[in-house]
Amino acid sequence: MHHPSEQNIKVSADVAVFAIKDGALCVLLIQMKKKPYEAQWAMPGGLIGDAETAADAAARILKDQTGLDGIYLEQLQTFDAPERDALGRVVSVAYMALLPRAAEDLRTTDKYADVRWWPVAKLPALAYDHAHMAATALARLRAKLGYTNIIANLLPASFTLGQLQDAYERVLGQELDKRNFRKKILALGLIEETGRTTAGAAHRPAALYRFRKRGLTYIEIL
Amino acid sequence: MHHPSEQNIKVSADVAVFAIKDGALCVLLIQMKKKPYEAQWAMPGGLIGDAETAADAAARILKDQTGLDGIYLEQLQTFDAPERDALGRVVSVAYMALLPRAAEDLRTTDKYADVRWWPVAKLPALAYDHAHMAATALARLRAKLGYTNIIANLLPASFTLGQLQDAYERVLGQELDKRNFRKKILALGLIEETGRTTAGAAHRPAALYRFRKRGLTYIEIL
DNA sequence: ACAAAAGTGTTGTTACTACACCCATGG
DNA sequence: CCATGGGTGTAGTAACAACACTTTTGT
Repeated sequence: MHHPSEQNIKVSADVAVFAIKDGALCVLLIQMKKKPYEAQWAMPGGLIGDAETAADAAARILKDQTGLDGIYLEQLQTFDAPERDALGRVVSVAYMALLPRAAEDLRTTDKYADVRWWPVAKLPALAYDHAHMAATALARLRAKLGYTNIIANLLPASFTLGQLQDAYERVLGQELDKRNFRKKILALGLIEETGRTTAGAAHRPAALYRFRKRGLTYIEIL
Repeated sequence: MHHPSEQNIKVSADVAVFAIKDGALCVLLIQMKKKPYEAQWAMPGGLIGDAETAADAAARILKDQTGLDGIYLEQLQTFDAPERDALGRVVSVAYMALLPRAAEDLRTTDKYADVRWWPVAKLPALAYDHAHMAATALARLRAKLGYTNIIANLLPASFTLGQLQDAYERVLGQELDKRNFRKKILALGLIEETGRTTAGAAHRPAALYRFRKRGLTYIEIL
């Protein structure tokens, strides 16, 4: 079936990067310089190399355009509306990336005007079909909280139950009952105590936990 | 980001078509003629046109290669391993299609040797990465049974509860308790009685039901 | 009469929700 | 001593799993 023929379509990868920053779930956006998208915000993205997987391209592009490296990536969906890019037909394989903390040491190249974290509740107008992409990514992330340990990728290696609950609440956008949350999350057996506790804060120290497996694990959660 | 550059990648659409036939969940495969995939089986697929969405391409290709028309399609995932096609770099946007009955009037073009339904439990060796695609499609279909009314697309407009249960069992590959199944499915409110019943079979007539909405509806099911 | 699928309830168990107070620490 | 987040149990309710017999039709 896939035989050579004339086809004039480019393939790109775009990445929706999420992290929790200042008590809000945020997405990382870059501000563009070139026409026709001058001054507009977009998710990091670019063309895939001929010998490179789309996931490798996403990681490379992310490194180039934002300085981020070695983070969790998963394929989201492919966006292929013929008019989605004003400069020509580009089919984009979208990825979702999760970061354990909102990095502050962002840097971009001089091809872009700025890089910044934006709370998902208050996104600016986005270039291309990136508003649609961001909405899809957020919906996927929320859904996956319900049946995987994906939230591990939004947390540091060890964390308190309070931080874990907070991460769930920030992503879901709703508050959870503390006692029920702890019962359920511990009953799942996805996390275990490290044996260590926090110290130095003006309140009772908290037990630190870690995920037994950090890789994506499918379980019935919330 | 998406600026012109030299990129030599083709974009195709491949379709995993499912139907229930002879009491088994089946996939539709075509047998290839040309090298290097001579005599191997594959899912229908082909290059996307420059001004066509991937979904439109999938529908067009399905019509051409199998004669099927007007069926349910949803995007599955994009497969992009650089070596997945021996003839060059092809990124494939995979779709899942569901058919209310296993059509018998299949026809293909003279570019292919044969078209046939294959039970998912006994697939032949597949060309490209289509074995991986088929497994992904099946996993997605099974998962979506659990939170959508997607099974409506595997059934005719009106059906008995027995047929509905049978469809679930064939897709999931496991038997369900009749009384619990009926209780649950009726409690969901996705289906309603048509008022008509079956007749002519050597057993008690069954009430016929229909889906209230045939479009994809998200609900907590099984 | 028999074969074949349709139809129908109850009980025990498990999971979920709602809800309020004391504890340990730093400042 | 006060502010802050950490930590804990129970009771009522709803959902789930297991399970067997009667009904209606065609042959």
